[in-house]
Amino acid sequence: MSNFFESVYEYVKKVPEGKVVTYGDVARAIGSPRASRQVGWALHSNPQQGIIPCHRVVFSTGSVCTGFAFGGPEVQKALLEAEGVEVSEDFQIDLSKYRWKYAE
DNA sequence: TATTTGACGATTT
DNA sequence: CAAATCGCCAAAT
Repeated sequence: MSNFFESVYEYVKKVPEGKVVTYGDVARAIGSPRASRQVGWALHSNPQQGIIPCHRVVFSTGSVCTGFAFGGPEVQKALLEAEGVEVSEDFQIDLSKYRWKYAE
């Protein structure tokens, strides 16, 4: 919408369960394909903590945000698996299958 | 108002 | 093929 952050939240919140998106994808979706870092920053700020499924946002490499997750990489892995996303033991996700594309 | 930092990504060495 | 470096955009100080 008006702000960069809000656009990020809107997009992330629209991600369906069982699917994940990369920071780059979100950045590109909102109009700033090079602002992948700000996407992460927007989630870091997390003004709407609780309604933003940050655990569905992963790196372009398919790795989840291990190391700085909200409660721990184990929790994130559990959350993703609970939604139907297959997470490897190394916290990697098959983007070829779970990479969500803007489509109703 | 200017400088530094920062949940990343892609490219080059 | 793996590691290191550069580049991008916006917010925080």
